Parts: sequence; C-alpha cells; structure tokens
Amino acid sequence: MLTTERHEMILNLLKEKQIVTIQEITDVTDASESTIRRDLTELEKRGDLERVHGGARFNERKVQEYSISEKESQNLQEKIEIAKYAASLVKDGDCIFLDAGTTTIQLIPFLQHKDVIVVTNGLPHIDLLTKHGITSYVTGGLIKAKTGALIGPQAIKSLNDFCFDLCFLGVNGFHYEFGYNTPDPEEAHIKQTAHKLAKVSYVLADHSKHKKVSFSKIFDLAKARLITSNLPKNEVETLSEITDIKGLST
Amino acid sequence: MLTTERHEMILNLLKEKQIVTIQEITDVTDASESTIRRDLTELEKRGDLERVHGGARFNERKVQEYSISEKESQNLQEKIEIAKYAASLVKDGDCIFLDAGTTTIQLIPFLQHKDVIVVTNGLPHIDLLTKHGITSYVTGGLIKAKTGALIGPQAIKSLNDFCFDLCFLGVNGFHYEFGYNTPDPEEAHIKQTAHKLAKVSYVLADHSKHKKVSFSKIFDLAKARLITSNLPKNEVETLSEITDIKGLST
DNA sequence: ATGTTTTTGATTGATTTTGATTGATTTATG
DNA sequence: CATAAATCAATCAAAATCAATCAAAAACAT
Repeated sequence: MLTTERHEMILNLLKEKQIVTIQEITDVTDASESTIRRDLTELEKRGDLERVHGGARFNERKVQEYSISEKESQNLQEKIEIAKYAASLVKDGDCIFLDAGTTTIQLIPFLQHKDVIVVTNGLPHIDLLTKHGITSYVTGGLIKAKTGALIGPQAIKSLNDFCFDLCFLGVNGFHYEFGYNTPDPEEAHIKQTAHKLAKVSYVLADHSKHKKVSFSKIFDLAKARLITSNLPKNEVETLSEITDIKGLST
Repeated sequence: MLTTERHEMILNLLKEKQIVTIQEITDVTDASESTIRRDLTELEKRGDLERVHGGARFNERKVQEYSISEKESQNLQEKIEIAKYAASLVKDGDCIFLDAGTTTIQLIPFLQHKDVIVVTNGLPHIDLLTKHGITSYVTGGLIKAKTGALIGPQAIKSLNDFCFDLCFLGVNGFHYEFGYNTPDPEEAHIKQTAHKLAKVSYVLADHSKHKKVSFSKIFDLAKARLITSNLPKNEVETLSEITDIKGLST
C-alpha cells in the first residue's frame, strides 16, 4: 500500500465517521501503529485533520471556506438596495474606503462611472473593482482565508497612508446600547482605523444585523451614519435618537 | 512494446485506479523497474501524473482551476519545471517573497505541504495561496490592472515590514551585460526592495527572456541566482562566469 | 553492412519508509 | 491521590524505494 493511498483512506474514514481511533485505522489499512502515527502527524501538519488523544478528528476548515458564497446570497436584494443608496452619496473626486464584507462589495457596480479612488482591504472586492475600471488600492496585511479580508498590523499601518472622504463599513451587528460590532477584534481594529481617517463614515447593514451583538465592539452608533433597510418604523425612530440613520425599504 | 504504448498503458491504469504502484505497472507492461521509473519521470515532467514514493497518482494540477491568464501563459511547461526546482529550495519554516508574474505563480502548488509563510504583491497569486492553505500576506499598493501586480510607494513601504529567507522574482529579460530588467520602473523598484530584504534571491526566467532588454534595469545578474531552462550549454557557461545559474532542460 | 544514437535492464549506493522497541506522558480507575 | 492502562514521541535497524551509472540490445541513419 502506498503512503498517499493510506493518507486518502484515513481522510475518507474521517469524512464518514468524523472521528477515528488509531486502532480503527490500523485495522483497515494493515499498517503498523507507528506508521499511522506518522501519517496523522503529517496530515495534521497539512491541516487536513486534528489529532486527539487516541486518534484524530475531522478538520472543518475546508467546509468553512464555502462560507463566503453562502453568506453572499443572504439578503442579497436588501444589500444591493443599501449599496445603491450608499453609492449615491459618492461625488466625483472622492477618495473612498471600502471595507471587506459582502455588503460593501455590492457598492462597486454603482461606482463604475464615477471618478473616484477606492481603497479596500477586501480581496473579493479587487476583481470587481478592476473589472469596472476603478482606480484602486489594496491595504497590505495577513490574508484571512475565511472571509478574504486583510488584517493585522500591516493592514493598519498601510491604511494610515491614506485619507478618505468617505468610508463604507460592513458590520456583523448593531445595537442601540452596544454599538456596531463584529466577531474578529482584528477586523474591528481595521474599521476603527478607517473611520478615524475618513471625513464621514457610513455603516452598511441589512435588517438581520439589528440587535446582534458579537465579540468585538467597533464604536458607538453615533460615530458613523447607519444605512439599513426593512426595519420597523419605531425602531428607526429609536435609533435616530442617537445616530444619523437612513432606513430604506424594499 | 513501444515506449508511447507503454506510456498510454500507464495513463490508462491511472485513469482506472487513480493511484498505482510501480510493481503493478511492471506486472502489466512486462518492462523492468528502471524503465517504468524513467517513464514516470517523463510523464511527470509532462504534467500527466504526479509521482509519489512507490508509484504515481493522477495529477491534481489538471483538475484544479486555473485563471485564464495562466492558461494563456507562454512556455507554461518550462515555467512549471523552473518553479518546481525553485520550490525544492524551500525549507520548512522559511519566509518567502513571491513576486507578481506568471512564472512565480507556478511555484505555489509545489509549496502546498511545506510549512512556510508567503508574502506576495501578485493578486492572482492570492487565490491559489489560500486554496492551498498557505499562510500568506499581501503587500499593499496600487492595483496595476493589466498584470494584477501591486505597486507604488505603499507597496514598497509595506514590503519593508518583512524579512525574507528566500525571494523569488520574475523578470521580463536577463542579459549578460545589462542584467535583469522589466518594462515598469515601479515593478523594478519592488523587486529591488524585495531583494534587499531577503537572505537569498532567485530569479525565475524561461529561455525566452534571455538577451531581452527592456526599459528598467533591476540589478546585475550577479546579485541574484538565476533559474532558467532550455538555454544552450555554452550560454549557460558564459552566464555562470558572472552569476550563480541553474540551467534546467525539459 | 557499419557506425551512431536511443532504449533498456541490471547494479550500485543513497534515501525513504517502515515496524518494533524504548521510556515518557496522558488518561482512566479505584 | 495513587496506580494501572493506554497512548505518546523518539529512536533504530531492516526493508523498500530511489536516482545515477553502465553496458548490452535495439532502432536508426548512412
């Protein structure tokens, strides 16, 4: 039996059972315990599985990679409406920061014939931006494979090379009391930095983000104007007490 | 039995079984082990299969999606060979700079099971890097839509945040007297900077780049090791007078 | 027919993989 | 908490596989 063949057997076993013992693997493959241990070490190094005492379990990394396309389809129409309105705020000659995320990406087609410069930390944005012939800059940074965002100190540092007329941010949640938030502190830091560098900041968030709270607070609602949609009228009124809010409806 | 005939038998075997041992092949073909080894080497060079210890398996490379520009890239086979050799120079734990360009991009599949950190200024590289689960950073900078390279002062600045064990550069031409060169002064500047930050620099260039001279000189041949292929023997000797050169042949 | 080139199979020593064994570490059990 | 059982990483020698070399055989050109 070839080493590669054995590796594939192990991964197939894992795909079926989610978790396997070394004993099970040696039974199936007829290889010694030592060999299987070496295999597991190797496969873990590749990131294909996670070792646990006595065996190994499946690594969900590969499944998670689909998360981008799935997310994208959620509330798509709403996101497009929000993005369309946001784009209407852009004037010729503006310098814009486009945050990573599936909402802000919808903004790009509406910028096509405007004479603007865009800076983004979202990798999926880049392709669309160049296709629409928009002069664009990317921040540097570590690639967060799951979301295609650039993060880390390098991203912050390269952001500081710019000033923005407008800044469009995506968030995971917004809350009357707890402000705008997102799960990743690194991404929160990026958004804070972009906000500081911009004359005006907008947060784009569909109704599903309302009252959601996740790990990292970005800043209070008051600090950026909120563009959202399909929120109950009274909620919009409540929120408008503390921030500038544009409530659309589709 | 004809060599070609044997090659086809091997590929057919592979199509059926996905993975075969050398023993299996010798049984079917009645050829010696040495001959089969030679066949496998040849077929791997063509990109028809991938050798593994003890046998061979169907090449994933062909299954994987490639961007249009890659498919259209000239001297692809040569570039793959060069990239493969370049990848063999990479050790676990290395920090690598991967220059933008169609040659360096071929290096990525060969890095997939190595424990490395990659920094690149090539946008097309990013997708492949993440697909292979490689920890990667992007330099910031202006997007040069034509080549998908990141350039300008922001790119230079963010490069200076790193140090590299190895630096793999692409060029448009190399010349005994005029050194390595490329048409865009901005890109030349990036390459120079990356070279300064790296312990060792390699230039990857297929034979079509030989004796080409374009607008911007990057640096003299002596400053970086040259990996090339299909160059006449005497040319390799001449070049080896002034620089460290690895001449492959396909 | 003769000399040249290419292909082949055998042989070599180097490299890689393997399974057994060791003692250390972790987990289970009383 | 202490002990036993299971699992672990590290090491080593045997086995398998490898690339490189060389001479014989085959294919080729002249």
